[in-house]
Amino acid sequence: MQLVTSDIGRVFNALGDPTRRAILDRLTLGPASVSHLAGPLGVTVTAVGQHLQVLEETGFVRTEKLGRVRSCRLDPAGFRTVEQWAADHRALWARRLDRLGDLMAEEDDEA
Amino acid sequence: MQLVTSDIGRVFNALGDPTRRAILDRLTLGPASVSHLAGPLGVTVTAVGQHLQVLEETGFVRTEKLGRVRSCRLDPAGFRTVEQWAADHRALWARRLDRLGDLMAEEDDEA
DNA sequence: CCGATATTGAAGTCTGGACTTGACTATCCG
DNA sequence: CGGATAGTCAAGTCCAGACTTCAATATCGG
Repeated sequence: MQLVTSDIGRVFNALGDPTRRAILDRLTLGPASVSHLAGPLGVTVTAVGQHLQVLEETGFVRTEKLGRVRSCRLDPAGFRTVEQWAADHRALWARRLDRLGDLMAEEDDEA
Repeated sequence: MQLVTSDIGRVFNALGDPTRRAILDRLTLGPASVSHLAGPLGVTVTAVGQHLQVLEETGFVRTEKLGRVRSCRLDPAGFRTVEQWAADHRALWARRLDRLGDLMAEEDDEA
């Protein structure tokens, strides 16, 4: 289930959708079934199922089917991916940000 | 330019696009003009201009037009928004994640 | 077994967003 | 001035992806 760097886009896309964020928010209150998730969201259970698939693939949700009910809960993996990205980029961005003075003068390495 | 919580979706969407991430990556090497950004990306300057607009609105890039050249550089605001989101959610997710044992038994608060 | 209940699958619709083209404006410089 | 150079604007194309509906498929509880 290990996600590689190129999948970071998928992770951010997952978080970009409001319905998916709503699902995650709901899950912070505790596990829920597909239909329990669908109710308050005003979308069909089918739609929720589709969202759950991408949330699962990106490591935000883990689900388990018990009988006819699929129980969904948060998975820390996706969250960690985001924190990892932030950690990896913090230094990179910081190095740039304290050079705000000399903006120009570094354009000469271009074609 | 202060972004509110509901704009977090726009921020994640901005990072969800590979071309936009490539632009940001390039900018970690130093400021660049619109055409310098477009070249290696294999897209038109028009497309880059459009991406720059969303990156600017979401606080990832700051641009300044000098003469006929628009110079683009990283803006820390967007990055901070992401870190803020992570910080705000860490506790929320953590509370859930150490309860992995008793998954069920919290479903009874539903309708 | 029967009728709910819970979810899944396959299709199809529809809109947003990523890109393009082509025309236009503003600068630069010789 | 006049021809490059840099970017911007207005439209239009195109496709992914967020939803839906409708028809299965399990499971549960009598």
